[in-house]
Amino acid sequence: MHSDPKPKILAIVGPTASGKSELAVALAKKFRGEIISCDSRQIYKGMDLGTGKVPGKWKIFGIARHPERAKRAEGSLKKAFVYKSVPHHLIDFQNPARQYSAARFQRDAKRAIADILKRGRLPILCGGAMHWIDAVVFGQAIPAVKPDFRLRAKLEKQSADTLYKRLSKLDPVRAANIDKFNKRRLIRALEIVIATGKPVPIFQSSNFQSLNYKPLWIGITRPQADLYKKIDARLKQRLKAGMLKEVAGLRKRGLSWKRLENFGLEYKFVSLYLQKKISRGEMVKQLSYSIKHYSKRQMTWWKRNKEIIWIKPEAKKAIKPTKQFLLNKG
RNA sequence: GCAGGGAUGGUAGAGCGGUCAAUUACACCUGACUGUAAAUCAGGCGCCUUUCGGCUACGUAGGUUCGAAUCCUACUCCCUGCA
Repeated sequence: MHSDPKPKILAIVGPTASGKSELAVALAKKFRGEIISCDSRQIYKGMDLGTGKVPGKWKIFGIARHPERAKRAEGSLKKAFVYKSVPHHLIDFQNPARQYSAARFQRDAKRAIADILKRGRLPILCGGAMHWIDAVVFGQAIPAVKPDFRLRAKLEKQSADTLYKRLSKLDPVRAANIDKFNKRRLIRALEIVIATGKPVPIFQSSNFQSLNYKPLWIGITRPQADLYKKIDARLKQRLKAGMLKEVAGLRKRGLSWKRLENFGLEYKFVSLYLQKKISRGEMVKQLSYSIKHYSKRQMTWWKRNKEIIWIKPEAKKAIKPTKQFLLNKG
């Protein structure tokens, strides 16, 4: 049977502070698109400054402006986070106290894409969460085993070596490929094996083929020295804009220091400072380092993806390839 | 000026006669990534060499010793106490 051509989507990637959000908005306006934020921290309500969240507002938009029809229109969003009159999905919707995951994002994003397509608009994925974007675009199956926090706590107490030996016995195939020093991975692998009684399912190693979509990958590059300068400037500006207050506020609303520290970057080091575990100078220094490290990890990840068209930050550089991509039959 | 203490690789900081090209941390470089992903984790990191190995190094200059980052002398600079 002949299947419909895969729907086209845009995926905009690039290291932190490279200017993804602005590019996405520009392209959305030009090509009637809607943005799906792929950012593992911008999903949370109340985490704004530290995540560089666009200053949007929740609004009724599109078809939903007519409440009667909106109710009837199956699957259509009633409202979205709107910035510069472009709807942004999967942003600012989750309680930061609650656990979210790549798997949930994969589901939510697929739904959002379907919804956008239904309205005849172009889905534009945009964000820095490498693993999350890939999970959506490539559609690889994430083993459907929910986290078992009690088991994890128990395994956490064991050494990586012990965990690795156990995994080798239960699932030699997975053990052969896993990073044997990485407890987090070892624990998850064991979690899957213990829950299902079967080895961790193998997926075909990343061949960068999308299962469900036809993506155009656009990556933003800029010289590392420029990027680093921008990172430091942005950090300074965030601190000035009230970063400490934001974190203190989250703490006051009941988030544990541990949770905050686990968010990383701004949330981690500001938390350490607020607890007086490090000095202010130390905080700024550590932050500068770790944001840069993060940007490098992102680049390492995307280097593997040869589909990405790398462009300079100016939006107009992205217009031509996008136009071509959309015109192409296929 | 006198009395002490110190000078080690990009930085902090161990080592105090051989097993030291030098513990460790940070920075830096490269990489991994199967429901925590801004998380988690690995390798490299004086110079030359694919390996074996060689060369130059622990403030400077000498010395002691089979052998010195480690001991001695002088010098230079730095810190502390007394003046």
